[in-house]
Amino acid sequence: MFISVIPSIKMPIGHDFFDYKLDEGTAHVGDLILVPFRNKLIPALVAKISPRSQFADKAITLTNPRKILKLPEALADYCIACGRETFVSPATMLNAWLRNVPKRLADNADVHIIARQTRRPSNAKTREDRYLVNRYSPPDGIIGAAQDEQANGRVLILTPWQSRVAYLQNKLGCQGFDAQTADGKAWKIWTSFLNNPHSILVTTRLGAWLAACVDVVIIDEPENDDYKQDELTPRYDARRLVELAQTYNPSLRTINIGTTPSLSSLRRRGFIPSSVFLANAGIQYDKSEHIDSTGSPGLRRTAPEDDKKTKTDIDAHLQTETLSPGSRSSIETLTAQTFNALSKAADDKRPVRILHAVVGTRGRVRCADCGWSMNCPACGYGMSNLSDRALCRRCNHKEPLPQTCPTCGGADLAKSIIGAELLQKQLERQFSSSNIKVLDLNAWQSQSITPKSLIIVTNLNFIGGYTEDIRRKERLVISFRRLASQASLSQSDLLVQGPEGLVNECRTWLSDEGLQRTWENELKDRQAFDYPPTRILAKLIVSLDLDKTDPVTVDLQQNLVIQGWEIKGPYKVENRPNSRQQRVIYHLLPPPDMTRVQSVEVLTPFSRLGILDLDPIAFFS
DNA sequence: AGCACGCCGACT
DNA sequence: GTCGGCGTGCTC
Repeated sequence: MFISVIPSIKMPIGHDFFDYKLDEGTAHVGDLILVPFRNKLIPALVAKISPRSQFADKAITLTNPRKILKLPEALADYCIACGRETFVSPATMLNAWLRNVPKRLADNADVHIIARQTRRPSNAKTREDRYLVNRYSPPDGIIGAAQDEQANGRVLILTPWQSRVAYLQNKLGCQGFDAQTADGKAWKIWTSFLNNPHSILVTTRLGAWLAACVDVVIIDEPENDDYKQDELTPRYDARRLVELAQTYNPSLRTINIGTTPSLSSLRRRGFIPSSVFLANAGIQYDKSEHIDSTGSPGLRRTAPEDDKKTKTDIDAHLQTETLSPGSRSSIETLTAQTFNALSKAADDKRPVRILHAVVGTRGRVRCADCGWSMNCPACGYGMSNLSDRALCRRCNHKEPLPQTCPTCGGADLAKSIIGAELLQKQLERQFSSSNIKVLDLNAWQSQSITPKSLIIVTNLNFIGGYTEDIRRKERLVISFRRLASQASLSQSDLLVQGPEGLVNECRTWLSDEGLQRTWENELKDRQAFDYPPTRILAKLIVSLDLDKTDPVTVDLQQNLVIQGWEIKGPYKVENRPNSRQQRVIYHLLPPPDMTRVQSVEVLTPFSRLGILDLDPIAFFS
């Protein structure tokens, strides 16, 4: 008897299984066991059992292998599928999931997790989108949903932020883990979660694979870039892992809870561009819903009556202020009108929360006399001025703040937009006894808003985060709707400053019709540039100096273009640290009618050229 | 002979 | 991806 296992170890693509001969003891598909590998004993997932092996001559004989866990049988296939889509070996995928399995496992020997039968009630929907902005919206809608669903089995909550993990854990009194949790502790948390048939677990994207082992997944704020692992291999998107899990765990139920529906989900929700628009744009929504040729049942259109219930109007008390040179007040960045509103709120003893997306004391370190500004010695990006040091927001490099300008000797290096920290100090001076807090984008994430506050946004232009790429508008709309929903739920007033065009437009983003129009325009733009979600776009990242010979472009031209693919690039990645090698980006577009699965198949051989990414969020970096 | 270094292939 | 084997070449 031979067993084929996926070892939990980083392994280049192309090596799928390792075979062992089992002469004594038992093993089942889905078991996590210890196998000898090189000179070590490492965890491995049993993927196949067969009487013969093509590696029979090399196979090591196992007697009573140590069994660590009994996981669902489909987990091995799921692991292989996830590896295939992210262009890594199953072994690397498994290693990314399990991280460091504790060396000393509990003395009470094997933990047993039984692959379960379907528990989902036959009438329950496989997939549910809750983009309503009242009791269903996050974070409170998640708490209610999780408590309701617990009766149906194991509930996994995925959230993009660590601060939200802590919040939900606390509110629900359940376990949670994220990247900060020590490996051994995380192991204990998820194994004990899986051992309890009616339990709740909160985690970030790194726990998304557990979707293959649970009954219900609740996705918090599905429209958020933070679900995407974009820095290291494997490059995965937590939402895609859940989608894939549905194919291997058919009883899985997925609930999306957010404030803004995704661009690509318009049709599924009955929130659709007109047929005329569809014809003009040539967007095939029916097709794009069946992303996987295996036909995941969770992606079918929901019943029409559900569409009707979905309303996306946000009923916020919104006031806007155009930023113009003539409307300044004594507080930097606030217009006279805003200042008045703030003073009145302070008089009324209302809490004031100001979202100001500039970190530190000043946006940049910039000389008032000669205009010199400090750039990061590592990557060339402009450095933020924190009170005690300069920080590069791109590569995180830190430098001491210079006392004087290195070019002209000037002493005033503060000629730049005020930061949240300094703005807070200025306001404390004027409104000493008031409850006023200035928060940057990061701090905003972990704040809850006191009811009946005044929320001020200093510049709407900046709340979508720093990006120049095609998703800029989408991110801005999503952030704004999230903010407005927060204001609405807390019955707070929302005062938004910004450039004239933007503040006039933003009100329309809050209504069903306005959002639909905005998303239609957004889709038209994407269509014009062949960007997702109107086309599949794979990103290829290569270490390559364009000044030297470029074998990659030649390779792609000869072997991919010939198959009907379109190649864009190479685009040079700007602002890389000097110490790092140069990188270039290619955009690889399959023929329009090619499915995701077919694209993966064609692309796999090209993974030798660099890092392939099927769901890019940043397109040029 | 002993040791550092780098390349290359195997890992079951 | 990583480790170890082995060849090379330098030093004691």
